[in-house]
Amino acid sequence: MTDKRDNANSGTGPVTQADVARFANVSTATVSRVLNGSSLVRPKVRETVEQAIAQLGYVPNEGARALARRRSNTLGAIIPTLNNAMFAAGMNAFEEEARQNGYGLFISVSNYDAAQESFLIRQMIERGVEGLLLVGNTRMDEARDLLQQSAMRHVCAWAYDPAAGAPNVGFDNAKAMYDLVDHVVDCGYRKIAMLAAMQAGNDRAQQRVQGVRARLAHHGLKLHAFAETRYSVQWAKKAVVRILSSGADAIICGNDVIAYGVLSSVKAKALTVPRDIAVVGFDDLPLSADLDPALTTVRVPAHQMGQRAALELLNAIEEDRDVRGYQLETHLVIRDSTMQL
Amino acid sequence: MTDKRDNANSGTGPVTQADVARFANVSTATVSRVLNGSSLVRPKVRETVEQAIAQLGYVPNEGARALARRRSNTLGAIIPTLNNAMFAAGMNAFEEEARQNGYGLFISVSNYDAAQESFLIRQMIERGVEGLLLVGNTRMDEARDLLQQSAMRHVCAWAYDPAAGAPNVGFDNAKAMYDLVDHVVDCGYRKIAMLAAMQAGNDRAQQRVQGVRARLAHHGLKLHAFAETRYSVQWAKKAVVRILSSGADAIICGNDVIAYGVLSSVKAKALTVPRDIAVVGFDDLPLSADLDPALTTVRVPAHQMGQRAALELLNAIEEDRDVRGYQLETHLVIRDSTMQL
DNA sequence: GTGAAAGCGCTAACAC
DNA sequence: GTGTTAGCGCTTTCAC
Repeated sequence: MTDKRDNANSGTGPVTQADVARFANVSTATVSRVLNGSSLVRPKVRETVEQAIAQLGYVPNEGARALARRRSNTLGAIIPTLNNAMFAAGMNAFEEEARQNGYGLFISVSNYDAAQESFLIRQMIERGVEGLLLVGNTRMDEARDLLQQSAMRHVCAWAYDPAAGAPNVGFDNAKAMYDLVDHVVDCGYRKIAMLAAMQAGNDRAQQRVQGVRARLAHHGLKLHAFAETRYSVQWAKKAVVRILSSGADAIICGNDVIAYGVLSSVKAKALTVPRDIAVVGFDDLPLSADLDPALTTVRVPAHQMGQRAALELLNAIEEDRDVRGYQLETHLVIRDSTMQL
Repeated sequence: MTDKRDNANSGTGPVTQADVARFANVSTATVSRVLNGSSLVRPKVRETVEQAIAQLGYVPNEGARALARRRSNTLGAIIPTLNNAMFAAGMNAFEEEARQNGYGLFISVSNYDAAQESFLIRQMIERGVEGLLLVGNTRMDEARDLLQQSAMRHVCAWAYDPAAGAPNVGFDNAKAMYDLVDHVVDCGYRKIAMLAAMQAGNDRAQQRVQGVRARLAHHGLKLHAFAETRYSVQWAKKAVVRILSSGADAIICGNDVIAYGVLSSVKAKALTVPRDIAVVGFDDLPLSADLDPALTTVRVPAHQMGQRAALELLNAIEEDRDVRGYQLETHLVIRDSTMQL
């Protein structure tokens, strides 16, 4: 590396475009042009400027650029938490897709708190993000107003509800459960219970419960037992106790993590899965295939969802139009925690 | 909600401070003052302005504010991936701490690619983040130069090496392994092997290997077998085969996910843990306590690390000084995958 | 207390 | 092709 803080810019603070212009003996407009790859710059001049930039170690100020262009080249994302492999995986893909298209990512977690989400939406607007990823379709009116008044382009991921009125990029949580219920019923289980994730303010959890109930009804059945639990193996272990004593012969879990807890409790009770009781999850975390027994579950395309969400946002921005939704498919993965009775 | 797009701001684009000023019949300076809670504004005037703001549905432009104040109120983070529960948990805590202090978070993933990390560091500087979280101490000279020339405040998390020359917020990966090795040796295992995470460009993985080797030497032992594997249960299952056929009686894994794969392969070989062979992990993922057998591992304070990293950055910014490091402690968690022989 | 004016670092017309 | 001139929307002296 060469030494920084050469001549020019004798003052304090970072090197600016003006410093470069002075040093290269051109106008700031020209510097700006080479920076933005304008073709109307003589090669000779371009080179001079580039040298000046290297010499001075100039780093453009993207904030100022954003202000002048009125484009931030930034996407935002507000998710409930990063402590959930599905959201984390989705965000990883979202960020990669955004970056590959020259966009940065501003991220916030709402802790499943609608008021907090509204607050964060406002901040995202203040920060000038050009597109926003939100999770689910349940939110405060205030949030909707904010989104609408600012004409903020956004996608609501992890759900797909044509009636939602917001562009969804995700899958139909209720419908995904149909496949699972059909499978369990086909296997011959009849005393089917469910241990769901907390439904309050979480439309994905609600939809899954509703999907199970609806499909069960379609088969002329109803939930043998029902309970909710927080998102953790430990909580699930406790929460399933009551269901177990109800004599259920199958337990549909709101997600894989809950299923892990259920599996653990079931084993502790000396019941064998899937002979005595079936256990199914939702998400298909990487680990689920390696459990003993391997978990029958629903594969959720988290990576694809994050990527798609970014793409929909980016295309809408690019083409200066409204965001379109995109429906993703889930896929039933039959493994060893269910069996043909 | 009241109707937006009232009178004033007849033009296009969002409502600006100037619109509010015009509407409230004051200067933009005054609007700015009420926005920033300046005490030198008459209550009466303040109220008028606040009403105008509400009326017009004005949302401040944080970008412009940042330009004028030369403070972005934004922190940045560049991590290898979000597809790792430890990083995700750390980022969750980092974001929360940042937000609680009025800072937003700009995030990027480098995919364990040093060149990519350098590129991203540059972007973070361009975006004007006031502090940056990086992972580990291994990076390109180019990255160091960038950091130094821009005088970017930063912390290198997930490691603690007093000799690193960069402010670390984390723990000593090598030393953490000492405890684990001591425990395994104390138990009576002697043919100790290691299945590490990929070391290339990953100083945390390297340190763990080195820690194991050093402590083994201290006990007059050496690695019975050694292999590396990618971060996934599946890869670990395959990678451990060779180690298993070496006749090792204990396997130290680079992290918990690897241990999961090892546990799975060991069982498939009809060996019983911990009687025939011990298996230990590193991280203490939430699931590790619920495995069968429950995994002996090292608890890594990911949440605390993220929070601390944010705090150190924030304090340094606040007090306008260099970032200080902070050493966190790991904790050996003895469970059922090791036993006194 | 409040307003006028001068920027923050950049881009985008518009001249030349 | 290149320079000049206005801003982008905000904060911040500095007068009054």
